[in-house]
Amino acid sequence: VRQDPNQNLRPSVTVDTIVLALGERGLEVLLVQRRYPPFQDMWAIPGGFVEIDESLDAAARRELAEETGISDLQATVEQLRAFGAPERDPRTRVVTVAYTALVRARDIALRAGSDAAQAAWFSVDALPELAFDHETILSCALLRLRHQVRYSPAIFGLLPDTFTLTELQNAFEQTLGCEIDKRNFRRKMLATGALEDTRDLRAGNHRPARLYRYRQEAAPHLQARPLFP
Amino acid sequence: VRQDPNQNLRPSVTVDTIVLALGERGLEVLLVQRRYPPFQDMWAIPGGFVEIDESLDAAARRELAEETGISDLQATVEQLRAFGAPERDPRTRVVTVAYTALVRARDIALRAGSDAAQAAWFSVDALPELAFDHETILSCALLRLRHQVRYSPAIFGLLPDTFTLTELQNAFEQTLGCEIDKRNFRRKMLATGALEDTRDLRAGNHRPARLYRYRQEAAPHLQARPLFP
DNA sequence: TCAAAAGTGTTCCGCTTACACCCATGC
DNA sequence: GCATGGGTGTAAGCGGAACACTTTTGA
Repeated sequence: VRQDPNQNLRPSVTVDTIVLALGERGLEVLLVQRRYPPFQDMWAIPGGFVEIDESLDAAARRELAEETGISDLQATVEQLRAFGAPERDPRTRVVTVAYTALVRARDIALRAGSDAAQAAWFSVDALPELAFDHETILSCALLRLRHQVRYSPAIFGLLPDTFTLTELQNAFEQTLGCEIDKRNFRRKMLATGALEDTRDLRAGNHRPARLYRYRQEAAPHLQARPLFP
Repeated sequence: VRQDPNQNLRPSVTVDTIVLALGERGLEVLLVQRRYPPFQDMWAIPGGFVEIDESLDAAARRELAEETGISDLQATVEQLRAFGAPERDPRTRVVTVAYTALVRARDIALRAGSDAAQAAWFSVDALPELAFDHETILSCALLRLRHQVRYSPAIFGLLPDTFTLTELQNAFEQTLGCEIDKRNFRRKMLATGALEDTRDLRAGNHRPARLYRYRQEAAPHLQARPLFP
């Protein structure tokens, strides 16, 4: 850490947040449509500049709230990594710190921010062309999510407080993109001790299902071995 | 990505590189002693400012070479994550992007940079007090290394081009901090198909040992299941 | 010939996998 | 009463863990 270079030579620093949730079309990502050039009208990951006295985490949460209306209480926000190729923004040098936000319930009132015409959910399997290097960033986020889901309790960030075993299994299948045997899944999942039986039932059109809750204390046990190798 | 804030309100951006290698005292980290305040005379992770037209990766490799004399051909350089708490540098707002560099051979001529009085290797189990938030950054790097070593071919970044099975086992034991059964290790390791028998032997004071080389093509196979769950 | 490190097989157990039927409810 | 999703058990095989002795070399 030597001389501070000339003030004019500092890159701008932004945060971009990849917002992921489970929707009707499987794993979905929230994108905003750009109002102004460059990449006008194209879809992009929501984000914005970091204020001078604000931590990166705080900036990510603030921008998420401003651009989409999602509060950090509804989401699991985590840093992904920084992206800083010199030509990634055609206007000027911008280093961005990417975040992921896993959203528990998808029924959130989205609101468009000042520079985004609108926000919308897209299936990760049917993405539009994205602005800047946002496709790279999104790929990186999905890669990490698929890893985290297997080796950590990340999956619970995509589910509401209580959920049925079938919902949990669907969450795994949709994020990992594979099928899981129902009986093996239930036995293994319950054996981890990560689930608490709420003794409640989810009524529906058919036989009601037991509702479970994730036991936070179980986090260390889950990290020991991957759930689905 | 809205208005670019005033130029004066931009954070400085630095890269800091955690250089790790296997030495006589197990896993060791390269630190530099600070010449000037703040934290004068304390030890710190080597790093410096990112140039305006330089990618983050390039900055990390450049600083590594400048401050320690290690070329990126001798090391596996990878981004860790960004650290950006507003008060992490008492002088001004600095966002740093941390990198890890795994060094293959420890017999490298270290040279001190302009602002570092000297550079030296420290066992990760006997660290001095570190400047800034560098202890946090280092913990984060070690945590990730221990993870990567189990789920990726990262361990080979800490070994020379050819190595014996015992050296490979020691590398695992020293980074993971646990003992591994020799016979099980050899059987399992050879079964991965990740090693190529060079047909050479390492002569020593005792029975010579076969030398192996890591087969790059085997990377996907290694990622499927952790080597040491 | 001795010290030191290299190298080698087998057994047991637990976990994973594959697989098919009955149950409870709403309509 | 039927359609729909919820819920359950068992047998076979693979992979992981535990464990001790022989071999080769240099000094």
